[in-house]
This record gives sequence, C-alpha cells and structure tokens, in this order.
Amino acid sequence: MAETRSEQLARALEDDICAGRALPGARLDEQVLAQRFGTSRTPVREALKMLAAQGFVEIRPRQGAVVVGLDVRQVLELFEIMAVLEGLCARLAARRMTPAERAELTSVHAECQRLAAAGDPDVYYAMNTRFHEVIYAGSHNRQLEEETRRVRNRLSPYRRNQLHQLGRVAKSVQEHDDVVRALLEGDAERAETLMRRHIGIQGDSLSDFVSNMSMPHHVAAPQPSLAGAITRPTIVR
Amino acid sequence: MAETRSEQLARALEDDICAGRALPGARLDEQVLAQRFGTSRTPVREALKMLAAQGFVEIRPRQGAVVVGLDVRQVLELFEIMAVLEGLCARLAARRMTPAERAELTSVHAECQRLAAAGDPDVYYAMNTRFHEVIYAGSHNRQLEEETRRVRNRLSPYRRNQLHQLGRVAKSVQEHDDVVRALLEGDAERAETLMRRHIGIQGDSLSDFVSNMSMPHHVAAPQPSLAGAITRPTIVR
DNA sequence: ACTGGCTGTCTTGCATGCACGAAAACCGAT
DNA sequence: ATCGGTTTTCGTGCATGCAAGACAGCCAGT
Repeated sequence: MAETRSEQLARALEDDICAGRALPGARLDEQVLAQRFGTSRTPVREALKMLAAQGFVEIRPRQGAVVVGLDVRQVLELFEIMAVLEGLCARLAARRMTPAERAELTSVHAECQRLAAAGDPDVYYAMNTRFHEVIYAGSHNRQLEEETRRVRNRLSPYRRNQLHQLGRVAKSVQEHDDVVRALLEGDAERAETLMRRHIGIQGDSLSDFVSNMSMPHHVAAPQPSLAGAITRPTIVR
Repeated sequence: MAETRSEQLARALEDDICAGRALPGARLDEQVLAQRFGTSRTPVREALKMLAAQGFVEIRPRQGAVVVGLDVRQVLELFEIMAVLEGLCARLAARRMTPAERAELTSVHAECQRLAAAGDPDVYYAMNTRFHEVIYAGSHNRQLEEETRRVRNRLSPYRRNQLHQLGRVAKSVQEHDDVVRALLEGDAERAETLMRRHIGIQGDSLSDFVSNMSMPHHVAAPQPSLAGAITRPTIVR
C-alpha cells in the first residue's frame, strides 16, 4: 500500500472538514489528534502543514491550527473561481467525453432527476456531487479535475445546506438538464456558459445562499485575526 | 516577524523551483537541504510536505522528494486552467479596478512596450509578470489572485524560454495592448476573451512552446514512475 | 472595579534518535 | 560477462525530547 501516516491523516482530516465534522474555527490540537489516530505528533503536524498549504486549515505560528473559517466575501470569491473552473470542465467535456462517459453522464443525470423527485435534499446532494464529478472526469484534464475538486472541497462546509432552500433542488436538476443537453450535443460554448451560470452568481442559488449564510453555522472569521478568537472546544468530531 | 522556519524554507524552495534553480526531476535531499539552511530535517520535511500539497514537488514514500516534472500533456492542461483563471481576472478587473489601479496598469503596460522595443526578452519577462500581477490584483478577488499565481508558478519552470521565440515579445505586448484597452473601457466580456486568447491555446505562443518543449530541459516524467529514475545530482542551486 | 505587569502552564516548533525499506553494492553461479 | 540473490548502506518516516513563546490567571497599583 505504501501510504504514509501523514497522508492518511491529511485525508482523514480533510474529510472531517468537508463532511462538516470539523467546523470552521475548530481548533485542531496536535496532541489530541495524535492520540486519536494513535501516532505521534510528527505525522499530525505534517498533515496539518499539507492542509494549510491547500487552504483547509490555518496555522498561526505558536498558536495552533484551526479549520479555516471563510467569511461571506471569501466564499463568494471562491464561487467565482468555481464557476469558471466548472465551466471549463463542461466546455472540455462537451468535446472530449467518450461515448461511455456520455452514457454515464446520462445515467447519473437520470438518477439525479429521480432523487430530486423523491425529495430528500441530502440524498440528492450526494448524487449531485457525482454528476459534477462525471463532468470533471469528462474534461480529460487531470490537473483541472484536481483543482476543481479542491476548490469544491474548500467550499463544501458552506454549501451543505444550500439545497435545503425550498425549490432549489428542482432548479438545480433543471439546470443540469440544460447542461447535459449542451454536453451531449457537443456544444462546448453553451455547455460552458450554462455551467457557469449554474454554479455562479447569475443563478439565484447564490444569493439565497448568501442571505442564509452570514456566518454559516456559528463560527467564522470576518477578520482573519478574529478567526481564532472564538476558540471553541476542539470538537472536530 | 513570527515566521516559522518551515514556511521560510517552503518559500525559498518554491522560489528555487520557479526560478529554475531547481530543475524538474531534481532530487531534494532532506539532509542536504537541512544542512544548507542550517536547520534540522524536521522543518525541511514540513516544507516539502507543503510544496507537495501544492504540486511543486512529489514525495514518493521512502524514496524522497523530487521537483515535479510535467510532461507536455500536463503543461497543456495547466495552460487550459491558466487561461480561464487569467480570463476571469481580466473580466473582474474590467469592472472593479480603481482609478489608481487603472493608472498603474497603464503605466506598467507602457513600460512593457518600452522594454519590448528594447529587445531583451528576460527583462521584458519580468515586466510582463508585473503586468499580469496588476490584473490579478485588479480582480479584487484574493482567492483568485492566489490561485492564479500558484498555477502560474507551477508553470514557470516551463515558460522561461517561451518569450525567446522570435517575435513572441512583440506579439505578447500587442495582445496586452488589446487587453488593456478592453479593461480600461470596462468591457469585461472582451477583456476576458482577449486574455483567454492571450494565455491559451488559441494564441500560437502555445504551439510554438510545445514544439520547443517536448521535454523541457532534459528531465521529465512522461510516466510518473520515471520521474525519479533520472536521479540527477541534487543540484538545486 | 479596572488596568497593567508578572508568573506559571501549556502547546507549539524544532532537534535528535531509531527502525524500516529501498536502492546500491556485492557475490556466487551459470 | 551476466544474472539472481544476498547483504550492506543510506535515507526516509516516525517517536521522543527540549526550549521558546503564547495565553491564563494572579496580583498590585491606581
């Protein structure tokens, strides 16, 4: 297998963050983590450094690591990036997807529609993620795939509840439908535009989102310097 | 100052890589680096982990770290990303740049023109970088700014000689001119399109570049597993 | 009571030590 | 001489130890 502990830890911690088990602002204590994972502090530290380099945690020298808390502005900034990245994925996918991939897309999209009708936003959320993943892969651009996924993951603590907006699921699946059509027709330009709109500011999902957010759960860092001020009791799990 | 050694090291190493002092494929020996920087291996390791997380180096467990060597395909992939990111910068900058920033842009652009006429590609290269930086900043989107710079840095080992192409400097500055015009007119759409073209595949800079490249200097990793096969003598400086 | 400084405690940052694994060096056999 | 297997060597991965810095609590002074 040949995977080092620090990598395992990094993945585990990133997962905790993305899944919302470690909330923004939560303190990540080296010793506690070391103990939880049954290692020494060293690999924990290395994992934290990696996550810091990717923007998932913030390490303030001599003050420890906390899960990054993004304020509204920063979230919007990331959405702007997300829109063009996903847009590019769609553009490239329209040109490059293999027949098998197109079939996969169609099938996942159908599943999305089914689950949307079913009505559970959380279940839909999972399939929605798969839908987008299929398009990332369809771009046949690994770097882009990784980059896009990374930004997506950074946002994930904040989008969790997005689909709980009334009617948002229906709208999402409708937008997917338009994207799929463009993709299958090979209309790269339109696919990109539609995807951008789906993710980006132009869709009203975002403004809903913002108004809902203004401090996502309870924590957050309006000023970076305040991020750690609210030192909550190291929950993480 | 409050900056940890591992951060300093990370910046120093990233700089070595971007500046071409550490070539793709070069082995980064922990002990050697530790000695050079007068520390123990620990902060060196942490720095390497950070760089690995950002895609600058690759750490193969138990086999040490090497500067990432991108093959042609991967470079093209990154250019595709670069194009949309810089395009977004331009789009946003067209709308958001302050008068002061617009003045700065104009002035840097003028300087570019002057240096282009002067004829030294390397001097122009530096000013060209500043030009793009002004636009990153003009986007008023910090996340985007960082992200774009990061991708740019990852590519930098490969673009160094790009401008040595005959006539490339003149073309570059001409494209800048078009971008600047769109920016100053506040034409976001056009600014984005032009910038995309400037960076991306549509400009012929890239195909020139590719034909010139096919293994940038001597090293490279067509197959990831081969990356370190060519273990060159740990130059780095 | 509130502010400012001091001290103690605790966590981080870095150094060092040790063991496992991989590559290189070696060696005998064909 | 080349090849397969062994041994040796060396570098990495992780554990541990130690010192400096940050925060909390305490105390004195206003």
